[in-house]
Amino acid sequence: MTQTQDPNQRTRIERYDPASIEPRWQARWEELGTYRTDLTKPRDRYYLLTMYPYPSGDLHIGHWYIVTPTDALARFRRMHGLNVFLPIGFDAFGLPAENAAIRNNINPRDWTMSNIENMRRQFRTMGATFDWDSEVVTADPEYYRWNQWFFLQFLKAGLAYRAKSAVDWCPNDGTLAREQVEGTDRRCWRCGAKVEKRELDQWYLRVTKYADELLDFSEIHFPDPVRIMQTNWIGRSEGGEITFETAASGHHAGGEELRVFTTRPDTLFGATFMVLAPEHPLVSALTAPERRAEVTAYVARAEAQTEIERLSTEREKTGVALGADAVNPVNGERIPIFVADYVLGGYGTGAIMAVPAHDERDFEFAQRFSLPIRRVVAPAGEEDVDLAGAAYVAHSEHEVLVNSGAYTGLPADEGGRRIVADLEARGKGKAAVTYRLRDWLISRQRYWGTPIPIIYCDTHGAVPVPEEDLPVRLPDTVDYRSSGVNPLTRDETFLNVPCPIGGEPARRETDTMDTFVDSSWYWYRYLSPHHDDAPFDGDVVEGWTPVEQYTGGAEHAVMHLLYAREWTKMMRDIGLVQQNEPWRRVFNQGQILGADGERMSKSRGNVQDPDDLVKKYGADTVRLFLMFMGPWDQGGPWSPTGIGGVHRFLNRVWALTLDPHYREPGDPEAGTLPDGQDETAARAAIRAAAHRTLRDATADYEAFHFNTMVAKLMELSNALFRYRGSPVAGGAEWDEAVRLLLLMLAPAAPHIAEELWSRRLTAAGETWRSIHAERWPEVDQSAVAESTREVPVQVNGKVRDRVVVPANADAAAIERAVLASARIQQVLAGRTPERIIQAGGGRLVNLVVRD
RNA sequence: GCCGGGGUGGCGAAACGGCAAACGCGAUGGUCUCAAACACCAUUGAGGGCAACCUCUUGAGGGUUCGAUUCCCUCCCCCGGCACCA
Repeated sequence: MTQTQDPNQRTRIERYDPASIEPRWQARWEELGTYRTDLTKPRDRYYLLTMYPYPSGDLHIGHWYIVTPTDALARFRRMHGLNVFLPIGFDAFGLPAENAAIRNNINPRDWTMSNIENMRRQFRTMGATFDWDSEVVTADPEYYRWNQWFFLQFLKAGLAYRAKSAVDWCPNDGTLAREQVEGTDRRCWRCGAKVEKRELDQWYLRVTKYADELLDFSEIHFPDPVRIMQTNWIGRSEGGEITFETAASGHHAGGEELRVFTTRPDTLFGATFMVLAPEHPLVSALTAPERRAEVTAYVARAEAQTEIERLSTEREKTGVALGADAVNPVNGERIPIFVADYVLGGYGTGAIMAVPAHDERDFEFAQRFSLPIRRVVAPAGEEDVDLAGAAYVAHSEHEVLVNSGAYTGLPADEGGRRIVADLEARGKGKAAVTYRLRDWLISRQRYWGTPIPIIYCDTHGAVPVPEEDLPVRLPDTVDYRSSGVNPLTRDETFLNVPCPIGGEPARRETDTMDTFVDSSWYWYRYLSPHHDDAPFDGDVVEGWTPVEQYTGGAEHAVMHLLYAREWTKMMRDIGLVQQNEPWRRVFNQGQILGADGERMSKSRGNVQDPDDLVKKYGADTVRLFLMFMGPWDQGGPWSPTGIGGVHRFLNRVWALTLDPHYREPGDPEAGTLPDGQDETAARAAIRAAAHRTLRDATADYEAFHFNTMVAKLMELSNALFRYRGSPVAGGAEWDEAVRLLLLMLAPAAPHIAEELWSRRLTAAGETWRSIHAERWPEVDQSAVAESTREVPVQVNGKVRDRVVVPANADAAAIERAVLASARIQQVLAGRTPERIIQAGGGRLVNLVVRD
């Protein structure tokens, strides 16, 4: 097989050889420092941020998919005269390094750093305009010391606290992540042991404080789905908190308060039982002796379930009666108390009043356990209609209360408000709001993360490490002993320290921080990565942030994008920044999946390496292909099918630029003008095509529609190809079209554009100037304008003809032209149109006729 | 299960409620070549017709509309997220 075929061997020019062009320009750009941003000058700033990668080892095609269109945007903005800052770094802490370390007995830091070294090298082959002077590596003590510093400030400000929380625990490997728990019987991925729950003291950030503020998106532009997902994640519910009391029984004195949260206080008279979460603190006290065995077993089973399983509405409801009753505060009725796993301990008060007539879950439960179902809300006028075997949950304006004592007959909403107000007067209830959002648990029982700067002293309790002692460094030597248990818990030199207050022997916190902490502020650090008396230089940060545009994978739509917003608000509240939001605009691309349609990962073995493609076609082709494949926000399974077409396009641009006069021997019409076109018309057609392409491609760049942008450049090159070798090829209009084509191509395929640009300059005897420093061209509206246009004509919605009218024809003129069409008269067959609809100002005409 | 996104030719896809399938791949035929590759030109949703043209077609089924890939309802399938993967 011959490898050195020349696609242009018949032409008189040298062939397009990306392998020789790309490294040369990459070296040149670096040498000139083109992409180092002067951060002292925030004028015309454009901070473009892309999500930094986890250093898993190799850059795969997914990294290219995230980065290269972002780089095209950076170059596009620079061509608009903006001072663009495009930094990059590495999200260097996390589980995979520990897994590699345990498996292969290597140091997580060595593993991570050598991966970073490799990825830096691979990044350079993209031709991306990263400012490497600003690089940040989160595993560097220079970075993570500020995580510790932030934590101490948040602690001082009352934004951090310690509380108990359950983790999935393996007796051999310690705390497990969700992905490390396998199978429906929940076993440890490493050793197969049965996973249990264990309650640990852990650190939280009080982000629920910001729940309402986080629902305000007025200063941040998210794609609609992200805004909706975050809103649902925060999950604000308004309703009432109602206090029930336990009734006295043989085993229980009664009088304990059971507080419930409900969004439907209007249905209080329909409460026919109560349900406690298995985690509820009163479960044990309320359980009757004869029920204890069953309740204990049920609570244990519930612990083994994931929250996702417990919340499934499809699963059959389970639960156990405690053998105790509660008293409904509104009517004194005694109702039985159950424990059931569909009620969660962490939401609301961990207890609900169950109203089976008006809640589907309660309805199912009531049916299962043959509990009474009492309807208390009905559409006005249908008070007597029977419940047809289902819960009536619809909520509309025109409902009234029924079976609700003194409140019967009131509109439901008003009745609910009155019930709450009356209960409040008796100290038995109040209006309340709850959120699905929980405080941020940042403790991780792992080695490879930021150590939490706390020292535990028997005398003084949890003592913050003094700021001047930061960073608390991770020890460099680490002994995993083939186990997932955090090795810091066995590292005596790390553990043993004197108490900062009294000097007594004390022990360090061994938990480290969630890596979402690292990723919650890294773009501020990029602006002054070596600043060493604060996390960042405040002046530079105020000059350059909020980030203008953030790009990254849609899989981060909620967690990362929400944690970072929370972090920014916490920083603001301790006086570090002025801004409310970290970024102005966010765009989420879709995810590139492996060829098997699954998420790319080393363990699945479906990771796609771009290096071979880059070697074969060049970085420009790979970049352009990734943009051309489909809409950027969509992603999808990876397939290199079709990359040859993009490469062919670049070859055609090459040929158009360097050899306009060549006549293709394979084209019978080569060198001629299209039928019916004279030279003047041909020149006008070339200009029109070029400027229309400029108009449309510019809009596509702005909207991140890179796939159609590339398609439009292809169309322009196809149009020019038609004129190649003809009398108008190489003329002024041709030359302008090629110039525009190269400028439009420059952000996406920077090397070939630079190469062809420099050759044009040389040919014209001008001094070299980078195409990437050129200004984005202006559309010449006069070139784009058309004198006539074609109007599709439908009869009953089916296109039957097209008529050509002057571009400025009015509605009456269009109608005359339409009715004058012989074809249309034939289709009408003597019938008179009942209606004539001109859509979009005469862009299309539809004649409606009756048969 | 819940929240969000998607489903259009053989394939990747395009289409402010207004000409479905732009652009590209693949395929077929051709030009060039001793030949092949490369390159170039043409055709290419399905069905019918000698043709002009006609009929059908955007996951399935309903609805709104003069007109629906686009809006609404029900359902099916795929992808992302669900708080210790990042």
